[in-house]
Amino acid sequence: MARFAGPLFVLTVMLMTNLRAAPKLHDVARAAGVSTATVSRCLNFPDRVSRETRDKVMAAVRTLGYSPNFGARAMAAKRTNTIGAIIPTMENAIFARGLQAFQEELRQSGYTLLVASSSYRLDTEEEQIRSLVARGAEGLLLIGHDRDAAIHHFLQTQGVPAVVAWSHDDGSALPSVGFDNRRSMRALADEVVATGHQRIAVISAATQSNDRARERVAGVRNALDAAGLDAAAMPVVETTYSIDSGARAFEELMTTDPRPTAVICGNDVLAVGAMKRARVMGLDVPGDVSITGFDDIELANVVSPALTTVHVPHRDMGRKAARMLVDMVAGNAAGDRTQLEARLCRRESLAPPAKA
Amino acid sequence: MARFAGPLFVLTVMLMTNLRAAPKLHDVARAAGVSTATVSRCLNFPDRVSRETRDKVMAAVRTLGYSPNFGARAMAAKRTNTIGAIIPTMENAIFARGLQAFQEELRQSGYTLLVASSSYRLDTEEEQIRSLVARGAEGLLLIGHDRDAAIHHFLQTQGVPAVVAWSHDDGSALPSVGFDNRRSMRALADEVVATGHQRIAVISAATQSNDRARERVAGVRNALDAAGLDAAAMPVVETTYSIDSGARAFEELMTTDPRPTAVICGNDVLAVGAMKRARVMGLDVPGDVSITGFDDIELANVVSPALTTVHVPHRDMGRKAARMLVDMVAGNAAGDRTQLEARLCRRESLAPPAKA
DNA sequence: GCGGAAACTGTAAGCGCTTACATAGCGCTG
DNA sequence: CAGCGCTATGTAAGCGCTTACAGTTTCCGC
Repeated sequence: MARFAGPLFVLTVMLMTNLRAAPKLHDVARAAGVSTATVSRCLNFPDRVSRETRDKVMAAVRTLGYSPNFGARAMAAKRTNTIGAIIPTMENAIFARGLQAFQEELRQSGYTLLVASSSYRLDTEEEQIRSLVARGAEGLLLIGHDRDAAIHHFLQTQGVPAVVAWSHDDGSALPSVGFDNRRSMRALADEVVATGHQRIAVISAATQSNDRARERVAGVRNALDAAGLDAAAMPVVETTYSIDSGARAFEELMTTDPRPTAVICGNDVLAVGAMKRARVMGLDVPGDVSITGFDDIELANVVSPALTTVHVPHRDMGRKAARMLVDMVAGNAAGDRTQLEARLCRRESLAPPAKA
Repeated sequence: MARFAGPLFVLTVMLMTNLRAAPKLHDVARAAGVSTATVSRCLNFPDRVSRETRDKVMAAVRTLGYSPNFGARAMAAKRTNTIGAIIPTMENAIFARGLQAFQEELRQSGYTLLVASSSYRLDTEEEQIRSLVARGAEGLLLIGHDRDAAIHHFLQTQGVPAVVAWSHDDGSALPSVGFDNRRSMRALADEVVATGHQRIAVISAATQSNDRARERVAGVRNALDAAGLDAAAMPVVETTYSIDSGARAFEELMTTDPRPTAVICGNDVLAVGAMKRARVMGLDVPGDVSITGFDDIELANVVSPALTTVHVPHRDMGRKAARMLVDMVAGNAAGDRTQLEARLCRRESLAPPAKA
């Protein structure tokens, strides 16, 4: 038997090869009777190849089921046409609309989007930044300004430009496309005050390492200050990002005495949670208590009563961020700080307080 | 001047290099005074290297801000530890929870998840499949069974296993972790009928290339048949996946005469749209008309009245799919067809019809 | 019919990593 | 103290692509 070992082994290997190995550029080239360079050109610059060869090659590609290897391609071409984005969460639709617009705009410019989420954690965000860069992201979309300075250094040595969205801060290290969270919330709070409320409470997302949440709370405080109310005494509950959390926080606030006549929530998700719990507690909104949100996601218009909130120009923000990032990647721009306007959306959930 | 051109040029290049070029493994090796092999081992198998060298290398990695190139790594190691998933949409949170569980489970096994969305389009899905495979996905999570057979061939030649979720079909080409959409909807419809409804209408997502939507409609028909009602005469409106679409479809259905006493929606998003429009039209739910959904996403419990729907075990599905896929990628399993149970969630939006 | 540009195609050198294999240095055993 | 088996490192061969450059045809105009 020994003398057959060689040939048999070869046969086995071939069989396995046939079954498993994915076709390479080389295989296509052989099948089409051309060089790998020609196949590559066929795929990347079809018009630099004669019609005849192109047809042969494309046919081979199809019959073999060839699919180019992104890693190898990126390595050889030193280009990936990929942009990365890291958002805090995919659960609530807050970022979905903006990201959708971002992606559409990128696609127009020939870029593919890679998305990752950080679960609102700075360390996870850093991990994801590294991962996206390793995977070839040529530019990055980040949310908010709070992050370790070392990251800027990293991005710089890697030569990867980044832009921040959903926040605006003139002194930020990175270029941004956002709106003034504090001023926008201030406008809402002004309105609440103007409607007659004096006992105002806030439900906020965690303010640690979240400048948007922080600024929004500050906006409310500014409004109270301006109205001569005691901002320092204003009850603020910080909680995680979910409807249930909003509900719990609301109940906590409403069991204090005297209880607030208006609850300003840091975002629509928390506000909806608050409304849900209000119903359970038998409190009428806005009769017994007014509730407001922020973001103006679809949810805000679905609940009843419809939520008074602040409309964030998600789509516009996404589109503009994409354009800026593409320019930066191309080396055509340094990136600047664009400010958009978020506008008040007065709806049913805000009304004057009951005459006590 | 001419004689300085050479040196000056070199200097310029060096400056640019310092500013732009990201550090490579080679640079780390040089900085640490070891070979690239050692650096690589340090990063991948720290315990195969002496404590002393490891410290030197890690220090160099940190000071240089080194980040390994995923493509090169994948190429050399022939491993990516990456799994891909393609879901129809990221907008509505239907897939979010399941995907979250999927990802958590993958992470446990050392895999990274790459997500793409197809916008409910078969051609886009195919494009995304190719893209994820090119990017190194070693396994794929797909939603539903409807797709071109050529894709199975492609996946096979690429040696990439796939599992389908959110659907169950004994005869499917791919292994799956899902539930019986028809049977689950049938149970809901049975309940609607048992509650006394006879004029029933359906709002469905587009059934073309969406087996889940198709099966759900079929489930309603089955229920009507079984109850001796005329399933063929049942009004069915197909529409796109959004709250607004649901609203429009609802209005369309409610302007027919005689109008339905119950509207069964293919998913919660459409149902919420219907409820929203009912309110606008001055119709009481469930007094004037009952409305039901499917999926039991958070939204279902937020609207008022709370939505009667079918609870889909998203998390369980995601987790099981991940485990199956990991086994398949490791070559430990061929993948089978797991069926989970979706269970009826009776809430406020379903009640007996008004006595006509 | 000839020179040369234009139009294709091929050759081969990497891109940044991992890893099989070779090598070196060490402490042991017998 | 020869010789063994360790462990820690280095050497170098690719992984699958792109692209600069060189080579080959073809097609003009004159």
